[in-house]
Amino acid sequence: MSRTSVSVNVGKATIKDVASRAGVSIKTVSRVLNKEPNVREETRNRVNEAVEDLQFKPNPLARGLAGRRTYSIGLLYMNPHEFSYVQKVFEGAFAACESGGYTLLLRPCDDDINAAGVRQFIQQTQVDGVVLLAPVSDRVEIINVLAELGTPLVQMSPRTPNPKIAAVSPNDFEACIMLTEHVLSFGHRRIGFVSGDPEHGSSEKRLQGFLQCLHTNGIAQDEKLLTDGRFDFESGKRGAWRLLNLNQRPTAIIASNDAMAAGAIVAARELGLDVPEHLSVAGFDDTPISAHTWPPLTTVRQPIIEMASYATHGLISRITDFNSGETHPENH
Amino acid sequence: MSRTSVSVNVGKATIKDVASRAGVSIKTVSRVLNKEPNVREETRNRVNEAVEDLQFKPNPLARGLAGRRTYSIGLLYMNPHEFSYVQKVFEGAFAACESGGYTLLLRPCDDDINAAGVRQFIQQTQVDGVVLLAPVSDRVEIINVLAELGTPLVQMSPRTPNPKIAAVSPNDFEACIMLTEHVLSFGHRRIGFVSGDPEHGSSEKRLQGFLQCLHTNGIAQDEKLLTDGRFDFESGKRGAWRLLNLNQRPTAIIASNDAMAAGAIVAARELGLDVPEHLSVAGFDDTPISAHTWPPLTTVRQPIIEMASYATHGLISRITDFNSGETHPENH
DNA sequence: ATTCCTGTTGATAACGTTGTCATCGGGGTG
DNA sequence: CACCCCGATGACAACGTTATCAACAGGAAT
Repeated sequence: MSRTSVSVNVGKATIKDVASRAGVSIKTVSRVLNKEPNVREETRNRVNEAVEDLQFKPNPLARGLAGRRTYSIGLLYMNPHEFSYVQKVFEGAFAACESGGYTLLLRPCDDDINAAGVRQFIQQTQVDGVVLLAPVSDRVEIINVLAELGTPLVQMSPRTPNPKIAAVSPNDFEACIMLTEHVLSFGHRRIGFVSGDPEHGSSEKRLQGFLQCLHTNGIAQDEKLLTDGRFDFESGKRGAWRLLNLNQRPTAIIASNDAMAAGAIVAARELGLDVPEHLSVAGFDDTPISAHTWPPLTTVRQPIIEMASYATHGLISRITDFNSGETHPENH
Repeated sequence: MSRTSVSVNVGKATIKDVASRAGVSIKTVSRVLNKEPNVREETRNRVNEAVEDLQFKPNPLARGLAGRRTYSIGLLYMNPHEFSYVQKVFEGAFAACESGGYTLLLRPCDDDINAAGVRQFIQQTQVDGVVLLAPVSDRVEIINVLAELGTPLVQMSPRTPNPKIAAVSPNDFEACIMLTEHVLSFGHRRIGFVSGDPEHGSSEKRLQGFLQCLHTNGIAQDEKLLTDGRFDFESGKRGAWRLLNLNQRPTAIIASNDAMAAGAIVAARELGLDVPEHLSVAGFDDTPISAHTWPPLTTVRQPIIEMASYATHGLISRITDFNSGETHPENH
């Protein structure tokens, strides 16, 4: 054990090494690390120098054990029909975590999303908070477990926002109105609509936006032109198939997301219809798929990454504020 | 603080509670938890009962701190052109982790994959090991950092397997031979080939398989029929565009993955060629995209999920064996 | 009987942080 | 001058495990 070894043993330094190098107690180092108040400017500098010299990184495990927090947050999602939504959320959430010094843990909740599984995840990982993706964000059992465990959370696109729970939602209603307006502007009057997975709150809102837009434009609503999907390619194809087999078939189809729109295109092809000559297809840009179809889809861009980043940031600062505790004149 | 509260405070039990309930020392509980040998059968049962009764879950932070391991492993990947490859790997790796009681941490390495970033990740998260996805698995700097930190690792699809490093690779060479054989069986003799991202080792192997198969079947190799791509839709489209503008254009195109194959289909459409009447297109099933094109692609299924699961399992058991050290006659 | 294993078991010291509380020195205040 | 308050600091316990090593019991070998 040659302590005299010249090689620096990078990253192996502990808070004690920093303390003795800076000539202070470990507690003071801890204060500096956590940006606590009541440390003299000069002392703070000395500590920071020592930290720099030793390339000291606090051990997150020890931190978590002593401080009851892990600097990690969880992302709960359902095994999706369309993974790219999750991918985007992950991208945004990861960016937010990284900038906040947090670690992101992904937790797929297969169809068996039960309270027990989530409880175990929280207890095993000790995450400081969780981000709930739709449709997990609507599971009452899960919300309850989190409340019981006192785990801070934020919902993405919940069906019905709960004033007590932080949530971030896209404006599906407005977005779908815009998309519908766009389709109408090409002169279409018989428009089919394939709605999304009823588990997602977004599905209904998009449908409502569609109907509202028809109404505004004085177009009679035809129940036959509405059909269900589940946000995946296959269901979009089936839905479009149904619509295209109507006596009076639509001249345009709006699908609640791009995967289904891609399915609609294939359905049209199978029925010998040309797109866009015989049928226009539009979707929502949850996915990169819109660029991969022929012809390219008309889509409304959804700022998923930004939303996820925003939500995660909010969650982290809530956790931080809560732990530091006091009178922050800031809001939120 | 009514300790007399009847509610069990589920999950808050510590190893001490278990110990006193079972009438043994905490060390013995620890032994049982870690399946260490030399505990009498009856004692073991008693402890297990207590664990069950108290719904005891060991605190991973304390475990990690005391035992120098975190029961978590990292997944290093590059921000991909085609995310579904990563998704599948994640799925397999997660399954393996879960069954082994491990937590999986994802770490995107954007184009700035530098040694420093990886070092920080390892030090911050203290993962017990890492899985390297192609093309990260070929970055020497990263391998070196991991070696220096003593972090066990496993490579997915490395370009050149290093006998000292565990790796899992698909048989790209064989698979591409099969795919080419299949295309040949339809009578095609002029086949274009769009190769993949040169960063991935798989790209070259697939190309070699293609050439080998042509050779075996006595078909002259034509350099003009070979072009480059980068595994994404756009590059596939551009590559196909080049091939289809040849004086003697191919009657079939094999793309090194499905995203590029999808691009090839679109290119053909843009040039007024019908698929599959004027052109056959085949790809590799890295992605679900093959089902989303029209017509559906001919693809070779790549067992990515299984490979990832296998690789991760191997990594975990290597870590476990290393830590327990000795002669375990048991497997698993 | 004595000695030496060997399988079980427990006391207690780590692990590297944060939390609690005590201490020390001024600078107002009465 | 005596008092109190407050900013700055440190000693030490606590967090919940695993690691180390000693102790003990009983059987085999001498």
